[in-house]
Amino acid sequence: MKQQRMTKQKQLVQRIVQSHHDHPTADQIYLEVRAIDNRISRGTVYRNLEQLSDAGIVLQVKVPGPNRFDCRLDYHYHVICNNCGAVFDLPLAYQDELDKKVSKTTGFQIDRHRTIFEGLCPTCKEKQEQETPKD
Amino acid sequence: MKQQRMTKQKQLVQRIVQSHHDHPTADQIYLEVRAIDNRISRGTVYRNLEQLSDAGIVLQVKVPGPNRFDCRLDYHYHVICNNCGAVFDLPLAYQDELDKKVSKTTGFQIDRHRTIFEGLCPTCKEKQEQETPKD
DNA sequence: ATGGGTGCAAAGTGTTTGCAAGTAT
DNA sequence: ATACTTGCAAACACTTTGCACCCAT
Repeated sequence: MKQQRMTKQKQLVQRIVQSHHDHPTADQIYLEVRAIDNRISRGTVYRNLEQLSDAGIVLQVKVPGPNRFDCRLDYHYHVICNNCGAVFDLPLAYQDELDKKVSKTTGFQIDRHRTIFEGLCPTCKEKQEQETPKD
Repeated sequence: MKQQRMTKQKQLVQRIVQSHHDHPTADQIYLEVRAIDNRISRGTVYRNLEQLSDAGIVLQVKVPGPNRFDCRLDYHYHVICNNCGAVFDLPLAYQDELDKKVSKTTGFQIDRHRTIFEGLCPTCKEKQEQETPKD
């Protein structure tokens, strides 16, 4: 792997990602970074996010729509609201044994698995119930 | 929901999707459909795939990269090869009880979850071992 | 000084959409 | 006849990339 240098852009991107406990998209990070230094480009933010995730400093959460970034490093599961797009961490243990099982039954080398729950968050659920009270 | 009509384009798209037991992307389906009737447009294929999945006739598999389509209707899990992109079904039971658990602990209304295993398929694993024999 | 990093804009990938003409109902 | 569908091309959302200059090492 290529030797990496620390730049103020990279520092800033890292600081912003790590300040989040939700799961921002690259573009949200870009906007926040941009609010601090308005000369940083989208390309730089994408490149730095990629480096950070290659380096294992942040993880990517692959959900429908744009990818999101997460500063939690342990494998864990997520839930996404189909209505507002909010993503939350779940307090469920990562099921290590599934990786072994799949590896054994398929012959794949399994690195990990990702589990995404889909549904409606409490807020959107309530809103929807109000719109169609007894339907 | 809007009243739907059966057209020969829709029929053809459905036939092609259902002839697959792998997990073709929209574009692969487009190419096959196109081989049979070269006047069908990409837009039509995308629109029909969307209709079919709204109607519950096919399911979408959301993996990194382009979405894929699957004519199996029961919820099940997938494994994707990080190298060649191949996607396979897994013989693992869908964990219903997880949906209930997450619903209870988060207040979300959970519709389902998706689990994708990531790794290297036997073929790519072998190829990689040959390239770096003792490294 | 060297070569990785940056800003910019252009290009790339995958998907959606507006429109006028076509067609299933 | 009505209104859903089509083909086409343009637009869209997200991401990657080529290039000349910049700056951390």
